[in-house]
Parts: sequence; structure tokens; C-alpha cells
Amino acid sequence: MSKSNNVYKDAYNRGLRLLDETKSLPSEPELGALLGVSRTTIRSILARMEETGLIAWNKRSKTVLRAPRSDDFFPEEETDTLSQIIERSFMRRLLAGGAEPGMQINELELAREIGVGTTSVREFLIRFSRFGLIEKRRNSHWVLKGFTRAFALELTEIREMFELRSAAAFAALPQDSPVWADLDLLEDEHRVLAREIATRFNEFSELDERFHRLIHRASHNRFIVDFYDVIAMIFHYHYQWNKAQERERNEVAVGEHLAYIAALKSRDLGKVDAACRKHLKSARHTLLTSIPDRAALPQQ
Amino acid sequence: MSKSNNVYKDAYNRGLRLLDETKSLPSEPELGALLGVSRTTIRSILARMEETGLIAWNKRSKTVLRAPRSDDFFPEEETDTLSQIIERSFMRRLLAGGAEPGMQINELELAREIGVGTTSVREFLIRFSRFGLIEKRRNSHWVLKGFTRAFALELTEIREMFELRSAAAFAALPQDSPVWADLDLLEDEHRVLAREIATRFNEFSELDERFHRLIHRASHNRFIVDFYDVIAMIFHYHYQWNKAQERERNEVAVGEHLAYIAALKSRDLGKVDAACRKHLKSARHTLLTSIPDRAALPQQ
DNA sequence: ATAATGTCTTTTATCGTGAAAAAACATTTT
DNA sequence: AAAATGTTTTTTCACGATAAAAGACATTAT
Repeated sequence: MSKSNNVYKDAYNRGLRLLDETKSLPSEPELGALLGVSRTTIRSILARMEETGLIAWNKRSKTVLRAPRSDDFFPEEETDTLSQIIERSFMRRLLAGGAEPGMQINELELAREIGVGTTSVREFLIRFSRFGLIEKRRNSHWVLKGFTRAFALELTEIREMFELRSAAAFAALPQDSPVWADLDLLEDEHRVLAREIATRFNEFSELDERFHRLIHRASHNRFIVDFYDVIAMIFHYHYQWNKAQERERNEVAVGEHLAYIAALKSRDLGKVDAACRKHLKSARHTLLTSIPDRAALPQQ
Repeated sequence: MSKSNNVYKDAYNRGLRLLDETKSLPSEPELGALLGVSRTTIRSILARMEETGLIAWNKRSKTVLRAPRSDDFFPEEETDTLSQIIERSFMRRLLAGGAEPGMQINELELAREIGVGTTSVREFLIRFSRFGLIEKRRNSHWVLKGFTRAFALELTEIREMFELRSAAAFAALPQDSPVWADLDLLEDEHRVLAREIATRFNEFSELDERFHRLIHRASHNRFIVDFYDVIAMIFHYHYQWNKAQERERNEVAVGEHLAYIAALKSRDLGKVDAACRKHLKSARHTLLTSIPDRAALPQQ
């Protein structure tokens, strides 16, 4: 089958949304920059839009003829990257239970089960390995280390170390740094969310990630910034499967974020440290309580 | 060409060294455990040893007939992993100069130049990316971030954070922990090396790695332990190309290690912290002085 | 009965191949 | 002349295929 055209389909869908807003589309290079794809892909998109009667296309003129209907869009599942598909499948198995630490991971079996080539699975596993959940045996299989209590503790230990340092660096940033404006915007979003938490509590996870990434960026250290990928991945799946008291948890977290933001704005390192510690402590607690404790298992 | 048989060749070479020591070889499973390969590979090795008249092999009896000659060994370069070959090629280019930050990395070109398939190069780049020297642009090329001063500073910042914590954890380990014996052994090796530093200074780098890995392991944190891979990789290549004052540098470092070891044994956290800081400071200095300062380059 | 050897099956590592997407080059339009 | 469009080339991504290596099963020896 070689390569799927999900880049095209995804960009096409996003392109359809542009049609609502204007009478005519901009130049090809501009569209490319807007949708984050090459001109080659833009031209395929335009060609299809012309075919389906959405636009009239002649060289520079790209006039919108009608608004897109829901059946103009490609189905969501066709716009995913192979690597996203594999990740989702893999995490489902991992969290579905029956995935005991020490268990071995079979590339061929995974590939067959998901219906993709072995190369893609191999590449996924290599990329995934930096999360510390799997490990490779030289010229042999991968071993699942498992999403255990030990894993969560090791992860949060580093997270706390990194975030305390980043927060301190953040508070020390000069007044004219653009991050303060970013922080103000995030603060507003937090305020709005706090007010409407009853109905919009599930929007917190995305806000949470943006907030912590902003702070970590102040470290100016690529290893710290990159480590947030591990945390984000874990929290992403954690949020998906642990829905217990989600509203309450998020409400508390929003409050902690606001206190944390106030501390940062005060630029008082003692206050920043305290607010950061408090939030990280409850984040750790939330994560830990959602992990089944299989303490007695052999763990090599 | 599919797969090279370097596993077999490397294990064969290591197997030849066993012939010097005994009159007859152990069972196949035992040999497998000894050389770290499967029985399938062991049997190929035995078959060849029989063919070349090194042993007489009949079921359980594997009698050594003669000592191996130098032409019995496979040439060194045939025993390397593909991934080692690619890494070496890649690092040579990176350090040879002309590799400016921001430069793009072409998988196909690399593959052609090294004479391997693109898959292997891709997998190498994915694995290598965790070192923070390269970065992938979404469905496009890789970008070289470069072995810059900024990189070295970010690397050492994390290293210091992790090692101070590990050293403290180490010093807090109970007296009956086996690490103290390991530490004693390493101390002896340091003493011996200190005495013969004039001629054996180039053996330091390997000892250095073993020492620091022992300390990091005390953290019981996979992220800390794994991070040492980044440091080890950088120092490995750094040692290879910066030979200026190698003897003096290593002599100083051995001394610092001995002081560091003494501090650990004292279990006095203040002393440990001081000795660790002192050593890390000079390690950082050594690394920084060997990096050409191309500060003015755009660095995205 | 345990542990080795002998044989067969499965999995991993690597390549060449081809379609999707990007990038480079050439031509036209404003 | 600058910026767009049109065309061609190159690179990335993903697959199936194949030899090396691992692993499983069957048989034999202690």
C-alpha cells in the first residue's frame, strides 16, 4: 500500500474551514504556510475543491462558490498519522490490563494486529522507548516495563526537579520578556474556565499542558523542555482512562494554577517555590491513586 | 543484501579467545549464555571451528585441537553493528566541521554515502534524536542543532542536577548495600591508574564511565540512569577528538574521583556535595574549552 | 528426570521498491 | 523584478520480501 495520503486529507479538511471565512483563497505559497504543507499538497487540495464544485480555480483566482457541507470532509479516522494509529493501539493494549510488567512485545504480532508494516511498528517502538515504559533486548524482543507505581514515582521525581527549576527561572525573567504577556493570557483563560468549570472541566487538560510548557520553556534547556513530552503523553492517556472525580480534580488544579501564576507574578522566589510544590504534590497524588498497585511483581 | 552476520562473526571472535583457556568447550546453552547469543548462532560458530580444524566436534564433546591464530579471527570491521557504523559515520561528519547548526540532514544522501538502506538510517536518526543534537521537522527533513556551546551548557546543567542527587542517594545507602563493595573495587582501580597515569592515561575514559554509572544507579530512577547515555555518548566522541592535555586532564580527574569516593565513604552529605560539585565543575570546563564558539549563528 | 543435542518455526534486521509529499527549477503574470 | 503558477526532481514514508538470529519443539544421551 506504500504511503497513505493522510497529510493531504487532513490539510484538505482544515482547508475547507477557510472557505467559510472568505470569498476567495490566497496564493498557493500562502495557503501552504497557513496549513503547514507543501505547495504540491496545496495544489492537490485545490484540484479537488474545484472538482467538487467548492471553488472556481483559474491560476491566481480561486473564488469560493459554495460553503462546504459535512460530507465534503474526509472522515476523521483517515486523517491520522500512522504513528498516531499505532500509538493509540499500543496504549489501548497497555492500559486494557493483562499487560504485566516483564511481558515481551512482539513487533510482527503488533504489526499484524494493527494492520501495518513492521517498519512502522519498529520506528514507533524506538520513538516510544524514551518514555521509559519499554526496553529493548539486544537483537531480540522488546520488554514491557509497565505503567507501574515505580514508573510514576520516577517520572514525578524528575518532573518536580525540572519544574521547580523552570519556575524559578521564569520568575527571574525581565519584565519586558514576552512570556509575561503569555502568562496574562493564560491567567485569563484559567479565570474563565474556573467560572464555567461545571460544564467545561474537560477542557482543563489542554490548558494544563500549555501552562506547564510555558513554564518549562523558561529553563532554556532542551532536555527539560523535551522531558515534558513524557509527562504530556502520560497525562494524556491518564486523563482518558481515569475519569473518577474529574470535575473536582480539575477544579482544584485550576485553583492551584491561579495561585501558582500569582506567585510567579509576585516574582518572590519563596512564594513561587511553595505554590509550585503544592501543585506538583497534588498532581503526583492524582496520578498515583489511579495506578493499580501490583507491588509484588518481578520487575527486572 | 538483507542482514549482515556480524552477530555471528563477533561472537565467533570472542569464542576463539575461549579456546586458549580450556581443553574442551562447555555445552551449547552454556556457550550461548557466555557469549550472549542464541544456540543457533553457537552452532554456526562450532560448525566453523570444526571446519577450520580448531576443534573436534561430536555431539557433547568439543575438544580443542589447536590454539587460534590471528588469521582465524574475522576482521574487526566486519563485527560492527550497522547502527555503530552509521553512528560513527554520522559523528565523523558532524565533528569534521562544516556542519553548521541549522543545516538539514538528508536521509537518502546519508544512506547512499554510508552504503546502507534508508530504513537503517531513519532508525538511527530516531534513536539519536534523544541526544538533543538533531530535530525532526514534521513530515520533512531533520535539522542539525549542532554541537554548540549552548548544547554543552544545557547538557551539563542536567548532569549536575542528576549527579548531585544521585551522589546524595548513594551516600545514604545502607552499609550492607553491595554498591560499597563495587565502590571499593573502583577505588582500587583508580589508585592503580593514578600510579601509572603516565602511560595508561587513555584508559581513564572507560573507568570514568563505570564510576559515574555506578553513582547514577543509586538514584533508582530510570530517567536519570538513561540520561547518562547522552553524557557517555558526548564524552566518548569528545575524548576522541580533543587530545589536548589529555594526560594532565585525566590525572586531575582521577584525583577528583578519589576525593569524591572518599567523600562518599565518609557519608557526610556536605562533603559529598562539595566533592561532586568540584569534579563536575572541572568536567564542564574541559568540555566547554573544546567547543569552538560560534555564538553568532542563527539557532532557531 | 534432567539436560543436552538435533530440527523446525518464528521473529528481527535490512534492503529495494513505489506512492505521497516536499523541494527545486522553469515559466508566466502582475 | 518580485511573486505567483506550472513542471520536474528528490526525498520521505511505508510496505513486502529475505537472510540472520532467536526461540520452540522433538529427540537423544547421561
